Parts: sequence; C-alpha cells; structure tokens
Amino acid sequence: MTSDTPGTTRPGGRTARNTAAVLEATLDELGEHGYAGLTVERVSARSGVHKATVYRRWGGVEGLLSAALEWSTTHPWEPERTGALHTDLLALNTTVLHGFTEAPEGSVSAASVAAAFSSPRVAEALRAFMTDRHARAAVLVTEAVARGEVPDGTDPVEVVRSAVAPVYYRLFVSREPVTREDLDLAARVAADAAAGGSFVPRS
Amino acid sequence: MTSDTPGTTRPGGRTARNTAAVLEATLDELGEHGYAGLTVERVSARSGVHKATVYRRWGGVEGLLSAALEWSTTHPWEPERTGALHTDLLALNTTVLHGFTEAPEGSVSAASVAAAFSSPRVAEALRAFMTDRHARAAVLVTEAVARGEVPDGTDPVEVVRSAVAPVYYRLFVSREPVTREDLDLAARVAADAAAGGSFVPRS
DNA sequence: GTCATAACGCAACTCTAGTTGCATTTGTAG
DNA sequence: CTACAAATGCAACTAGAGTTGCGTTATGAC
Repeated sequence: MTSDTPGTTRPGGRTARNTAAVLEATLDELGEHGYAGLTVERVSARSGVHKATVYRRWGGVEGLLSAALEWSTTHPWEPERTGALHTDLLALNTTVLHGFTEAPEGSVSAASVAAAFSSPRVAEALRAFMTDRHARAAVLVTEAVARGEVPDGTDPVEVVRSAVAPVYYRLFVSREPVTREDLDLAARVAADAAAGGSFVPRS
Repeated sequence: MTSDTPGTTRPGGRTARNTAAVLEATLDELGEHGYAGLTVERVSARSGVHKATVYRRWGGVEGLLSAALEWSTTHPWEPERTGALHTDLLALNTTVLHGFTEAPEGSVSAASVAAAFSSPRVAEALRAFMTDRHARAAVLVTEAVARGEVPDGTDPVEVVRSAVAPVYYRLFVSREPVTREDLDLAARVAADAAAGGSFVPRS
C-alpha cells in the first residue's frame, strides 16, 4: 500500500475558475431575483458550471449562500469616524441600512438572515459574520472611552448591539420603513446610555 | 341570465371543520418540525383534508402561515404589570423570548419572521401582528408617564421597540444566545433613556 | 513527457411540490 | 324536500429540484 498519499486536493486552474464563476453568479442572481429566486439551476446556467458540479461542491442553495457570506467576511471593512460617539453610531447605522438593503451585498446579507432560519450552516456563517462586524465596530466605542466620552469598563460590543438592533428590528421583524430619524434616535439612545454608564457590567 | 346572484360563499359546516383541522395541523407541524419542515402534503395528511383543497383555499405554505399568524393575532394578549417601567419591560422581554422560542406560538412567530423574507403576504401579516403587539405593550409606557416616571410627550411605541429590539437582534440576526442579563440590560437601557427624555420628539 | 486521479460534464433517473379536469358531496336558498 | 352551486375529493398529470453512474478532462507529481 502506497497509502501515505491518500489523495491531494487540487485548488488550481479550472477548479479555481469555477469557484469564482459560481460565486459571482450567485451574487448576481441574488441581486436580481433575491433569495426566493435563488436556485442552483439558474446559478449553474449563468456560471456555465454544470448543475451536478455545483451540487457536489456546494451541496445546494444553502452552501452557495454560506460561501458567498464567508467570502464577504474576508472583505476588509472599517467604520467611519466622525469625532463623536453619537455621530459615529449614526454613520454605522447608515452603513448597516445600506449594507442590508442595497444590492449586491444587501442581497447576500438579507438572504443570509432569511436562510439562517432553516439552515444551521448558514446560521453559523451568519454568526461568524456578525461577530466580525461587532469586533470591527467596537473600535468606535473603545475610542470614545479613550476620549473620555464614555466611562471605563464599558462593554463596547454591547453598545454596538444596542445601536444597530432597532434598525434590524424594523427591517426584518416589525417590517416598518426605516427613516434617517430612526437611525439617529437609535444611535443617540445608545450613545447616551453608554455615556451614562449603562453598559458597565455590574458587580 | 339570472346573474343577480353571482354566487354565495358558504362558511358553515364542513368548510369550517376543514379550516379548523388544517390550522390546527399547521400549528402542530410547525411545533414538531419547524418552518423548514412545514409542507402542504404533511398538513394535508395530518388534517385529513385533501392536498388539492389546501392548495385551493390557502395557496400553499405561505398562505397557511399567514392564516396561522392572523389567527394568533386575534388571541387577546396583555403585558404583565410589575409597578415600574424597568421591570415591566424586563417582563415584556421575557415574554418576547418565550413567545418566539417555545412551541407552539414560538414556532409560528419565528416561522413568520423567516417566511416574510420571501412572501409579501406573510410580511404584511407579520407587520400587522407586530403593530398590534406594539399597541398593546405601549400601555406600559403610558402608565409610566402617568406615574411620573417618564416625561410627558414620550413616544410609547418607540420605547417598546428600543426595549425589545436587542432580543430579536440576538435571536434572529447575530444568532447569539440570549441570557436573562441580556433581557435586563435591554430593558434597563430603554427605561433609563425614556426617563431621561430621549424618546420625546425634538422640535 | 507520462501518468494517476481529482474534478468535471453529461444524461438519465428519482422524488416531491404544485396543478388540473372531473365526479361527488354538502351547505343553503326557496 | 328539492334544486342549485360552492366546496371538496380524487387521480392523473406537469415541472423542477436534487441524485447517480460513467465517461472525459485537466491538474500536479514524477
């Protein structure tokens, strides 16, 4: 038995081209038809990669979505700075709103939230994605602490969650329109509560 | 042409029995297999009502879900009173958590949030459902205003949204576990912000 | 260059969701 | 009680998602 080489994976050439083509087609399809219209057959046709190949490599629609989401996690992202926590969080909320409503990233993100309900795999990818975003946005709060705007010991991620949660709530749960005033109110409430020490863990 | 009577609907007898059987089967199926496992064929088999009939009357899974959601809107619900806004909102958040995670109502609610992404009909039913809940929960805030805990002019529904949004955010977006401390923090932040006048509309 | 094999393309297949035409049952008006 | 039509049951059908066996291509090691 020469079984010390049980088989090598081969990431190069055609395989890499197919991966790129399928992922790109997935994003395009999501942008055009949304999650409800996302089907393996269409992605296959659009990418020129055979249907059976897509099923074998990604396992189905959920796998395509997970891959697309993981791909967008790799894209570097950094929040804007405006000089004060309240306006920083407002800018963050604006970014969130755009990032979940406008194609193409918006289609991926919103579709992932939807698919996470029925696919543990997508749910896990979404969790990882949001954790990454939390960590990146938390810098806004730690900087506010450094500026003395917010007391020491404040939980930065908790402030971020508090600021963005009402936006997601309106978008995906209560299904209400989201105005600029809504974004501002959520940001202001979170910033004020942070300044007041509400996010410093109690003993 | 005797066409002055174009046809009468008939709500009685067998039709009513079928409606009840199908709705009950829908709730049971949701509780057992969740939204991903909700299928017309299973509901049809469980209820004893023929598949074609279900498709004709409800149009498919989305229709079943809308009907179940509208049915649960009719159920009267009233928030608990504890005597103070902070603890009122904590109790509300506890109810929200239960109402979206425990069968059978939890299955309906969570499934509706999921289905609203791909079905405008479910989205509209969900919006109506949440509007109803907002209105009922808002009483907690108006009573706090009456007690003098919260300034006049406070937007009650906005306080409710602020309190519950982080719960939904963790449940459905960031997919993080929800602890009692999380419920309390969200309630406290909302109550403090309300007491501080953050929810009084600016000029 | 040559060779073993991972990855792919292809076609035919299964399975299930959803539809349709028609006969039958069953409320409801008179 | 009788008659009409709405609602249902039934069975056969269509369509599309997902699977499988097998031959072909192309990658990476030698």
